[in-house]
Amino acid sequence: MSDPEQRSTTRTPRPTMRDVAALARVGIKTVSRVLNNEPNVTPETAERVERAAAQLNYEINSVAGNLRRTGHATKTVGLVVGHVANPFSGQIHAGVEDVLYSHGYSVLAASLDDDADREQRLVREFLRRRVDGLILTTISDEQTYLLPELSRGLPIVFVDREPSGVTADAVVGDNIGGAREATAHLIAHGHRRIACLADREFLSTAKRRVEGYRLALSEGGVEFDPSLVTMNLRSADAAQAAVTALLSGEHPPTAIFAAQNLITIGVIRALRAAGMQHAIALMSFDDFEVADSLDPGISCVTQDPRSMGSLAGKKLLARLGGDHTPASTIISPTTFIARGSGEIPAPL
Amino acid sequence: MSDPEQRSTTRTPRPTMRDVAALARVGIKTVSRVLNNEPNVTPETAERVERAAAQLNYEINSVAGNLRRTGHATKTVGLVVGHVANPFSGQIHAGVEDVLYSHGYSVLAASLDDDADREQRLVREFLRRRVDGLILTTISDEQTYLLPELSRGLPIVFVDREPSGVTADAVVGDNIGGAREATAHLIAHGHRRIACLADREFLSTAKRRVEGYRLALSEGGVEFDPSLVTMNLRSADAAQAAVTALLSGEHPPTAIFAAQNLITIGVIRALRAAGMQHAIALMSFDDFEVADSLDPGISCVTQDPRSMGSLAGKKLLARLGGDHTPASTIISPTTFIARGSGEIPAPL
DNA sequence: TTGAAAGCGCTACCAC
DNA sequence: GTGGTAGCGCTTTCAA
Repeated sequence: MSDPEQRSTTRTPRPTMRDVAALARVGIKTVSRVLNNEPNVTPETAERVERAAAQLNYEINSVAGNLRRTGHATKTVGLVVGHVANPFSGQIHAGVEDVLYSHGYSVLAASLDDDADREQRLVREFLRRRVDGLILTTISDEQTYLLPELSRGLPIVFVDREPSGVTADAVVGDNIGGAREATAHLIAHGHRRIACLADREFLSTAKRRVEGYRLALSEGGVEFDPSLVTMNLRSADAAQAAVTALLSGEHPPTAIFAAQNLITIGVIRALRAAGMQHAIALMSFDDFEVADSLDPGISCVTQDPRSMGSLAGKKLLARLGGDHTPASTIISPTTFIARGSGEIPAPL
Repeated sequence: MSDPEQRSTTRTPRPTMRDVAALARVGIKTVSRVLNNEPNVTPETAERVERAAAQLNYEINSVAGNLRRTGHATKTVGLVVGHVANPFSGQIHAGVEDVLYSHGYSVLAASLDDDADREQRLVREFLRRRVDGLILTTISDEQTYLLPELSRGLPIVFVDREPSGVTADAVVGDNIGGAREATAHLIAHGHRRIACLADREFLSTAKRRVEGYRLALSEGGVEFDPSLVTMNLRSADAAQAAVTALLSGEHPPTAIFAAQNLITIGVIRALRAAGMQHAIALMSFDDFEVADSLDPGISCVTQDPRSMGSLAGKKLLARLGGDHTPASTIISPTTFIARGSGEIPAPL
């Protein structure tokens, strides 16, 4: 028994305010006052209470406290992101945390994991835990199931993907503008056969990016060829296979617009496998680590997911603080970065 | 007012079991039974209750329920990771979620954000919320502040970095073994001047990796040269600067062991800037997306952070389930991957 | 300045 | 099968 203090295997009940009050020989309410920094306690009494609390290793129980506290606030926010393992989601999470943490909120985080049912299950679980607000990335095709909550006044901010069927605050990237800029850049380098690879078509982001792609085509006087658009790519592997197929087709594209970060990774692998990475131009929607160290460097339009997260967090804080202005959608701008892959000219 | 149902700006109080009971004209206890799927309710009564609950959009309040429920469990686990924006942390989070979610636990997630004070603040906040257990990545130099919790029987599992000053469960990568294997690989390719770049020296991971590096050197009959070891690199930028300095020194290394993923990224940038990426060998501790698409591909020993997260989650579940076996440290193995950068031979 | 009592929304227990 | 009552740990209210 080298470390007897720690050797306890059975669960010992945690001390309560009553225990602290008994030890300090004061009323429970006085303990509450001291530990919550409320006024009207003599320094001597406060001192006694502090000492008793320290001796018992007492930590206030905010769960019990919030039950009675005005408005029943739990100071907890529920966050649903695409997948915590995806750096894009991680950045959103980081942005949300940056803002909420300093205001005393904790965040319950969970992933959709590409599962539409899970979206509702997670929201439901959050509601049962009585979160004060929600920040949601969605995957189901409509969110009318949230109407009762919205009408009850629960603050909900959507992030990355706009909600469908409900009116609520949202923070999204400039999907149309970014895709348009990326595609126009390829057209400016002489390309006419530009493939567009995108995620599942029911995602508002994927839809908008294809929209931006088509907009740039028509503005650039390039005829739209549906055979160059592949949607519903859910992974890097799927994108890789799609590109490999395109390259072996009759009229392969001279440029590729990859409308999402995982898709870009699949495209890069396919191009390298075919030895075409210097022959076919590539623009990516979204950036990733070491995109600048590849050969060629990957040109992209990039969103700022961390900023999107903190904007969503700020909006939620405002709602929590009583902001009753109409719901709004904040469009977070994209940034254009040229690194080589997007500047490969079309063959003559 | 196109959508009057949703137009409410003032917060409406949520219905309680009492409301449901009144509407269904049953006792509150019966509502509890139905909503918790307890036996001894006639189908007709259950039906009435279900209907009333649906009509009021009632969701059970698990916060209030857990307060009275046996053991006061909150079915919540606190998770602290290095930084949610780091893919490595994201994978740990994903692994933890995989395991706990299916067992009815929600996870409160937060980042250390490279701030030692924050570690304790986060833990404290979690304790106030009465989490049932903790999964922690630490950054402070010792965790004795957790002794009272440990002795009280609160399950705590450390992940990625071993705790200091306390005995508790941990899941860590094979830092010594991986570093040793990476370094030995470089030695096998003829290298004698191998630089070692590592994170802050008070981190157990960084310490162990340098230990593995030195072990491989002595096993390979290579003399240790302290001038080749740079520690306390906190970012890709710092690593990049360190490599640039090494390269312009009198006796530049012929190979580099980068002991962490962000460091590897800095090394890659420095080598490319100097045009030396095909001249100097590089082994990375930890892998990253597109490491295979770089030129040369980046050889590495890689941990499996997602598996580490789920192992930690499983251990915690076991403890929560009453497992009272002595604390243990699980060492998650590393995998060696050759892609080119580690196979560059030493110059003659 | 202090504390006793009521009650937050629910579950445990026990009576009917 | 059903429901009243006590009480989880705290905050609110109000009296002392």
